[in-house]
Amino acid sequence: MAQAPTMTEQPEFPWLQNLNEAQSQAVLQTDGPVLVLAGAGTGKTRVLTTRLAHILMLGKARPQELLAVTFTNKAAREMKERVESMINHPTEGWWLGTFHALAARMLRRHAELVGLNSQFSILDTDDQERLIKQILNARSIDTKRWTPKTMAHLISRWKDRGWLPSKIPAAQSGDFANGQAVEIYQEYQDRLKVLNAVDFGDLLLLCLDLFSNNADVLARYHRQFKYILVDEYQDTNVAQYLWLRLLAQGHKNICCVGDDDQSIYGWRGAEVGNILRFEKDFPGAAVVRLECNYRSSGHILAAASKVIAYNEGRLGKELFTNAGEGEKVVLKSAWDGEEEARQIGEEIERFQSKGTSLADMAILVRASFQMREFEERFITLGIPYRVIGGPRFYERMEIRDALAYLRVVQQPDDDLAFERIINKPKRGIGDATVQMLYTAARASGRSLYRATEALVQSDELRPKVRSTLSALLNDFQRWRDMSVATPHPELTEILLDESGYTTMWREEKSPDAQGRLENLKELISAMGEFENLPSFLEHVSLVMEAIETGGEDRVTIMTLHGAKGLEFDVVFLPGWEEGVFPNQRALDETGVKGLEEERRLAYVGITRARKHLNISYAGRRRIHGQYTDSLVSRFVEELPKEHIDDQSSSSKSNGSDYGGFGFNFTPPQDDGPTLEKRKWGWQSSPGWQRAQARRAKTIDGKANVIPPTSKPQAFNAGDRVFHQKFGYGTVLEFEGDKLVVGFDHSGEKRVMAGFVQAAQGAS
DNA sequence: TGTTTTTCCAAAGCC
DNA sequence: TGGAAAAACA
Repeated sequence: MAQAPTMTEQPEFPWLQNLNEAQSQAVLQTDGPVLVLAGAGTGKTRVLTTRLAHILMLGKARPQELLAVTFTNKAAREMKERVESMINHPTEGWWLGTFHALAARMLRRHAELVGLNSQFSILDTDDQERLIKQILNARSIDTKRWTPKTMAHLISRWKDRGWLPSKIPAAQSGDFANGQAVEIYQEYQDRLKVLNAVDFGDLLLLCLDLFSNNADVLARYHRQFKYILVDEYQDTNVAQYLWLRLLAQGHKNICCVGDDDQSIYGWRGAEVGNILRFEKDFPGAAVVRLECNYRSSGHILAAASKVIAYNEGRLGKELFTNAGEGEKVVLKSAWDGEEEARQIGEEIERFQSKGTSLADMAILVRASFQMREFEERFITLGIPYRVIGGPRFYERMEIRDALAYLRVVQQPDDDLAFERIINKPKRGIGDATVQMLYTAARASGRSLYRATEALVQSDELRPKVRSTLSALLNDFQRWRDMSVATPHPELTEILLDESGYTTMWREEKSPDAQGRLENLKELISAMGEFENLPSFLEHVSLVMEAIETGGEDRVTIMTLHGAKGLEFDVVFLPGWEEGVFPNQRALDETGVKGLEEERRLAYVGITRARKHLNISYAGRRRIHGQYTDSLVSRFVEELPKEHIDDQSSSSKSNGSDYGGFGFNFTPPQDDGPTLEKRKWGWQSSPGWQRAQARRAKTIDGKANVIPPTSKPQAFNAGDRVFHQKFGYGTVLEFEGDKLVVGFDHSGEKRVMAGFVQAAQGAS
């Protein structure tokens, strides 16, 4: 990274010599509340680490008196490494981590004060939804109309705001299941207590509860934390804010670093208001602005600044660079999503041949469905790529199963884990039995595991089921006894073997079974790095990251959200179309607020690029299997023309207006699949296309386009026809616009002629 | 209880 | 389109 031209003279603090004036100020202002507004690429991380090192070097605090909060575990790890290399000494004992990790640490220490056992499990969203689903079912709520997902989301948002069930304002109670939401929330919390489990939101919420009911505990942390440092402050939610405010009441030395223009997590409860209100919340706060950008060239920065200027209610910050103008931002258009992928693929090859390594290039999309198009193209071209944000290692089925076994060993009351594996591998315990166990558990107020223990003692179960369950419980007890003395990786191996879990996959002949077994091996080897089982499980709950695979030279494909904090020489931003970006749902749900967040996302995307930025849009795109015509994104209009190299088709023709229907697409001129595509384009009815797609596939397994019938067709008895719902059949009778068809698989039906197509090439 | 077919639905993703 | 969950079926 290039260095600032103006450096502060600080001979007594040599570690400041690489900082510019604003950066130094952010480091030197150690005491009292400080807000550091750090624009994109202004050396924020450097400031953070130097500040921590500075405090340690001056002996203002010992490591254990520091509380440093980061947004991700990765950021925490990097910060630790950088501080250690700066002070040239390993650091132990400081409180560094994400909000959740730190809160979990506190909660385990004082678990009994909030009605938990310190071994509590941390449930992920999947467990959460399953638990909620059980509650909804028990209340006979239609889970189609009122989905567990919606309810889980509602609860999360309440927790983000720091609301326990008793604290929810009547106006906010929502209309979920006709006003039962708060009751469901309460029941959910009660169930969690029985399971000795918490969800992510609880980690913060229960900490707040702990502090407000136990002044002595809070006072202890007040004494302990002399300096508090918070990164990505613009993405904190209310609960996190309250947590910080409580802890900062001690020494009042809190430094928050963030950028209101990069707040992109409003949809999961983040409050931009926290950063906007900082000076009011912490009276006497010093505000430092970092505005010198060391990352992007002039044109790119100008584009970013112009776009973000359309937002209102900003703290205001003007980035500048001394790096020169560089290249203009390239704007391109494509006939459809496929062509866009083709163009970008070619562009990447061009950059590569000019010497840019693939690892320095990235494609940043708004939503993950946009990724497939690029993957397919890159496979064809043979360009190595990596997708970031796919299914994570710890979210894979086999890993979750293995972890569920461990959770039951560790914590028998964890019903969700027990239910997950009770019939995995198949033991002959079906839905009916599980339901019965649940009924018994609920009736006796016990956990599933304990209820099962009681039931196998009785003779209410069928003998076969009874002996199976009894054997399973014995196994668990044996593994539990073993766990005291056996190293946990070994225990896991034994457990997976003896339970028949590995055998199950070994005998499974599906192509991915082998991979699953390998993942299990990987899991066991990963466990070795942890001291004991509880610390490993904690790691898994809080650090759901995939294991890094090599540093090969690959293009990165990721979402804009995932790209925050990263930078690349060459960045592609495809899909700048209304509805895709800005995302329609964001607009529908939160209106202007949503639009502004989308715009911040555009700002984040643009500022990821160092040297070259390529923005593009397509005239039509397949979304969920259906072609949809699209309009150019309004963000394209907001780009400053003087900084743009406009190579889009709308600029080549008459008008220079991007807006409205000012599209002027020309279908690609090359032959081959294009012809087919154009035909697709002429048929606008999605239903028709859907039917055709299904039909073509059924015929010979690949896209096989059949010209549309222009008018209602006449049929004769004996004709082969296709119906979207009933499939293939033979016409038996034909009268007016009604047909009687003998369908191959659905039997004889009376259908409208308009709903069937003549089957092509059929016998 | 286990397997196949049908239906439904689709953001972003931190911990 | 494609994956997951529910429903229908064996």
